[in-house]
Amino acid sequence: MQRSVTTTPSHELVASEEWGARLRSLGRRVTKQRLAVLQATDRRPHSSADEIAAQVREQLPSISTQSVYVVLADLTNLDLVRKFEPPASPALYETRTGDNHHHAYCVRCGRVDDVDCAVGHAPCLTPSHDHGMQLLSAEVVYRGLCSACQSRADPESRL
Amino acid sequence: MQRSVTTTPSHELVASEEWGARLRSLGRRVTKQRLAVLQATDRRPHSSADEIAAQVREQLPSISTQSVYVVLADLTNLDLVRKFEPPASPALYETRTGDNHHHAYCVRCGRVDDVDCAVGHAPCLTPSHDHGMQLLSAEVVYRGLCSACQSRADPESRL
DNA sequence: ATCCTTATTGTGAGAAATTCAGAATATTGA
DNA sequence: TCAATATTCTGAATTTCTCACAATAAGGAT
Repeated sequence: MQRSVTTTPSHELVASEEWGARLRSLGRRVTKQRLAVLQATDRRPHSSADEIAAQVREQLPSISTQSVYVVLADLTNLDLVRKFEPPASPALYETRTGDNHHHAYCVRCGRVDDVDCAVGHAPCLTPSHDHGMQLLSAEVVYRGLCSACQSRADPESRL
Repeated sequence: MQRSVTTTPSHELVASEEWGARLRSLGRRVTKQRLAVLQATDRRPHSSADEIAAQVREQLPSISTQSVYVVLADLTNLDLVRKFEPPASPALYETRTGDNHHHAYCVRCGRVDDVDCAVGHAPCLTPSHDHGMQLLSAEVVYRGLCSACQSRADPESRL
C-alpha cells in the first residue's frame, strides 16, 4: 500500500494511522482491507455490510463481500466496531463503541439514528427481577417515525 | 376437525375455544393450523418458527414450515403473538403481548427470559433528545449470563 | 345438511444475509 | 530479504424467511 500525501486527504491519513495503531495494539496486523473497512464504517455510520463493501471497493475494487463480512466480524469482536441488528433488515455497523448509546429506527423508511442513554444512570440495567441472570448490558431499540416520514404520513393510516 | 371431549384434554379444549373467539373477533377464520400454532407458542414461549412447526406437527403431521411462517406473521400483525429477534439467531415467538415486557438472553447458551419493565414508568421512552423522531415504543434487550452458564463459566474467560 | 365464496394453507422455487473450508496472498518480525 | 503465519479470496453451502400460484377448507346462505 503506497501512502502518498498528495493523493490521500490528510484527515484520512491521520485516521488511517490511528486505526493502524489501534489494530496493532490489539494484536492485529494492519491491512489495507481492515483500514478501508474501518474508514468506510466511520464515514457512514449505520451502514450494512453490503454498503460498506461498496464503499471499500472505491479504494480496493477487488475486495470480496465475504472478506468484508470476516473483517467486520473480527472488528466487532475487538470492539472497534459495533454491530446493530434492526428488525427485518440486515445488520448495520458503526465505529462509535464504548459509550452505551442506543438506536431509533423509523418503522417506515428504516432510517436509523443514534440515541444517547435516556437518563444519566442507565435505568435499563436495573430490571425488577432478573431470574438469576447476571446482566452485562442492555440495548434499547426505539421504534419511531422519522420527521421526513411524519410529514409524508397520511393521517388515515394506523401505524 | 372433530372435537371429542374424550380425546382432547379439557384445558386445551378451553384454550382452543378462547383462541377461537379471539381469532373470530379479529375477523379471522378459526383453523386448526392457527389454533395449533397458538397453542404451541403458548406452551413454550420463546420458540423459533421451526420449533413451533415441530410442535404443531405432533397434531398436524403434514403442516409445512412455510405455513407456520405465514400463520405466525399474520398472528404477529394481529398482536396475538409477539416476535422477538435476538442477535444472531432466528426469531422467537410468544403469546404474551400487550404488556411491554422485555427480554434477557444468555450470550453463551442463547436462553431467553422475560423481564418486566425496569421501573414503573417506562424510562426508556424518554431519551435525552430524539432528532425529530416521533417515538412509538422501545424494546430493551438485556445481554447476560444465565445461572446455568454462570456456574459452568471458567473464570479465565473474559466475557 | 349442502353448497358456494373466499380466506387460508400447501407446494415448490427462490431471495437475502451470512458462514465455512481450503487455497492463495500479504504483513511483520527476524 | 525471508520465513512464519495471519489474513484474505474463492466458491459453495446454509439458514431463515418470502413469494406466486394451485389446492383446500371454514363459515354463511340456501
